[in-house]
Amino acid sequence: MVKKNYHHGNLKSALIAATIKLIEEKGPTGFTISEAAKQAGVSAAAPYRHFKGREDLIAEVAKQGFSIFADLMEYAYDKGNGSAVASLEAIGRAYLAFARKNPGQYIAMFESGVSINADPELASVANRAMNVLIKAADELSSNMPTEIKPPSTMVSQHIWAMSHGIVELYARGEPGARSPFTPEDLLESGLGIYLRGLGVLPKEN
Amino acid sequence: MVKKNYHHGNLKSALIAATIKLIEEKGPTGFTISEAAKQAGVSAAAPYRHFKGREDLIAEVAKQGFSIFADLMEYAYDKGNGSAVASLEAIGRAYLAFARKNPGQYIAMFESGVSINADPELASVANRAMNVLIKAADELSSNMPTEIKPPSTMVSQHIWAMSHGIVELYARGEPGARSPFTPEDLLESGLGIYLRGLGVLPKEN
DNA sequence: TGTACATCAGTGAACGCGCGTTCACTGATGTAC
DNA sequence: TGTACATCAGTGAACGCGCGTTCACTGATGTAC
Repeated sequence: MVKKNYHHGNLKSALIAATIKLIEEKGPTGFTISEAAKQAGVSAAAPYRHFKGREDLIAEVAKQGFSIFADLMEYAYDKGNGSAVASLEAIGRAYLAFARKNPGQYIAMFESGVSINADPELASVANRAMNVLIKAADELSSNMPTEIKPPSTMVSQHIWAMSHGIVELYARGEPGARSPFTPEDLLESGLGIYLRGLGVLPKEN
Repeated sequence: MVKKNYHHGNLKSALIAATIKLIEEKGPTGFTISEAAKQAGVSAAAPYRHFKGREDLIAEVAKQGFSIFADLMEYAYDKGNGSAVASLEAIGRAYLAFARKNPGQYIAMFESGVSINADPELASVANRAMNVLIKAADELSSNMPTEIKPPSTMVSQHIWAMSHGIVELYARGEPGARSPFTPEDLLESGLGIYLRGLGVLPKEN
């Protein structure tokens, strides 16, 4: 609220914060740059000092989101303490927690149609997150009976898909209206069944 | 292309078709009613004879989409010929095929933020689709060792989530850029592992 | 410490544009007799 | 079969509005000396 200054001071982050909020409310194509400027308490022309246009703004939100996200994934991975299964479960929880706490970033990252490979910096930070999951899936292989060992990229994509699907279908929209189970329950149980199918979890569990 | 008529004849369906196309291109919040009208070859005021506004248009697309979708699901279910596992696999394939062939409807149904429960007709047709999956999951239970039998709504949500996640993450965007596996492969393998985890599929398969 | 100046980060006015929505209207169609 | 009329489904002009984007500008800040 230091409004009186001619120089905003940190307009760039203020614009990003406004964009996150607007994406949550109106979707990645439903807001205007002018709106973001207004929310940051600045003239409509000001954003152009920092961003080329809306695409650019969204890409920045996604980049920042992926960076936080990758940190969380790595942190969760470490919580597994050498157990790949424990790591995966922690990663799953972290995934849901991130999506719940940062819907704006999540949308920018996964639902905005932003081209991740267009910006090398963005691609790199997105890969950092993905690689945590691949690493965990890789380690799973060592526990796994070889006759049914699928490629670890495939395993990581199965898990990612289920997590993402749960976020989209059951962690959004009218609260509670959609499912008798919490997203957390759904992911934990689904992941458990899947891991059992891989043969890395015993039957009774 | 019967443009010269003062009366369009089937403006409503022409507008729906235009909307589907526009949603594919610009997302559910990225197009305007005027654009849809223009594509249908009609003045900007004409759509108001048939729809209240954009929300209404999208809801209609979703409704139509769910109807086709539910038919496909039921048809796929029947292909299982009494085997729940076979039904589920056919349903999975049908799911991906629908999402691929009808991206506009799919987006309207699952990604537009349209409130499914607001319109009873829409809610009913959406439930029809959902129920096919629940029925199949239910039948799975009979094959299942009771000590690890999860509720069938939960099973159906796991499967739905994985399918939806695969569509969103791997069946869209830059073609082929994202995964070495086809969406179909991913879903088939993922579903297989999951069903093995449920104990309804033998280990070697 | 003071001053002159370059640079930075905003302003605000202007432009052309397309949108949403309303409204009186009108051309086409269907139907009662 | 013909005609009169009601209804339907579009038109096009109008409105106020907010957007994106450019531009010359200006106030604040940082720094060399």
